Amino acid sequence: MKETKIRIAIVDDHQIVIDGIQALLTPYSNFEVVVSTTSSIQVLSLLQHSAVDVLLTDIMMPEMDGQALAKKVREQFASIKIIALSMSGQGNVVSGMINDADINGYVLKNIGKVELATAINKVASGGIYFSDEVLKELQHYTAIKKENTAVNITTRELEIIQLIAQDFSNKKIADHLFISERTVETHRKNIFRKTNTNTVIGLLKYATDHRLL
Amino acid sequence: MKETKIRIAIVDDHQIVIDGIQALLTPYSNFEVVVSTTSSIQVLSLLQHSAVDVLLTDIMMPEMDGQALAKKVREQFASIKIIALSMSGQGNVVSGMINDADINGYVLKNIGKVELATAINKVASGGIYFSDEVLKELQHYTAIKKENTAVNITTRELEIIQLIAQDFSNKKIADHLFISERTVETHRKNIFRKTNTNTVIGLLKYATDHRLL
DNA sequence: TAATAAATACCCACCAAAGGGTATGTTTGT
DNA sequence: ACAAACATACCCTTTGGTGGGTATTTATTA
Repeated sequence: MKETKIRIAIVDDHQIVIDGIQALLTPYSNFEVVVSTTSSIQVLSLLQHSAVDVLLTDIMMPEMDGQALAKKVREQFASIKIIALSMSGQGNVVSGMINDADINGYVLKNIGKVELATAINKVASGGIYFSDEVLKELQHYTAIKKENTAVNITTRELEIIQLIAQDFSNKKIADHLFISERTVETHRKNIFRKTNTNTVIGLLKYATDHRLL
Repeated sequence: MKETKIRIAIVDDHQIVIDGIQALLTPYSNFEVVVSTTSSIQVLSLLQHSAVDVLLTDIMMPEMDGQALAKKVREQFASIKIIALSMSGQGNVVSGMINDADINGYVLKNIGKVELATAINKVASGGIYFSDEVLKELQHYTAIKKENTAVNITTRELEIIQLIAQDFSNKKIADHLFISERTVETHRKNIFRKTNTNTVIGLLKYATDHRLL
């Protein structure tokens, strides 16, 4: 344990969760919660007035989501480590947080106090921490993404898939994209071939499974 | 305020939430949390050893969901008032909790301490408490249910809708239900007429909107 | 008992979509 | 300069679904 306390900021639109985290961290004398708020837009100004080592932030928040907040914090306060604290841990979200917002950790809210403390300590000392479930989901997601690039659906095809999903007929799609109905049929054929489906519903299932919608 | 304290039990699979609620309630001297656990199956035995006035329970829990738990508590401990404490407050869940499990209150986890205290006090004194968002969702849900009964989809038709949604062709549906393909076509026509749709995807949209799947 | 709703089943006509081709202009990377 | 990928567009055939009927049996309910 270090001598200096790790200064923590907490953002979560649910006051209950904030209080919960604080209660969880109370037994640990090397942690100090210096900022806590339910407003994701307010946190940026609060960080300007308090020195913070680690920011714990929720993902789904009304005013500004966790990813946007994390990016802004990254830009304005480069030294602050960020841990996402979410209910779900959906692959695309996790991926976005890591690749786009460059966070240092990601844990789920069903976390225990020991794991949370471990995560904070690890991140504060320059490391990273991702809980098992999050890593698992992330692997699943990247596997899907990999499969997507292998299948290689073109942008035009993706466009048409999305229109099919919106109940557009071939005629309507043709009109909407200013192309021939024949061309739409060709795209449709290629889509069915690539996705190994042969009905709209089958295609929709594929598209949702592969996060194409 | 009463002289005797209101004894509270908390069940939530997330320890953070339990700690959060406890932290929220600490300032109120007339509340006393006597039971708290992350295990929904364990709570029943815990209630046998402690006298409890109000049970705060989560809905989505791994071992036993909130509705099943509430029903069991209702049966075995008739005097305990139950407040559901959920993240979502989806119409069907709320409806089930009220009609099937006969709970006394339903609040969302973004509740503030004041509202939570109000809810507990009200329920403990024999009243009911449902937060605005929950009531709103419930109204929306009952409106949909009402519309459903007006449209009057028969059980057979519902069955066929669900098979259509699973990408069954008319032929497959016919085989699966041991009826003629002609009959399936008839049902399909009636379904399209009643739901005012004319494509599978349109039907699927209707079905999801009206909670038929 | 008469009326109504539900499930069953058939007829016919029509069309949108599936599945099989081939072909061409354009862009991209080598 | 050339291959590969992409988007474009047409041909043809076949199949499945849509939309319009009518009709019978069974169960429910007034």
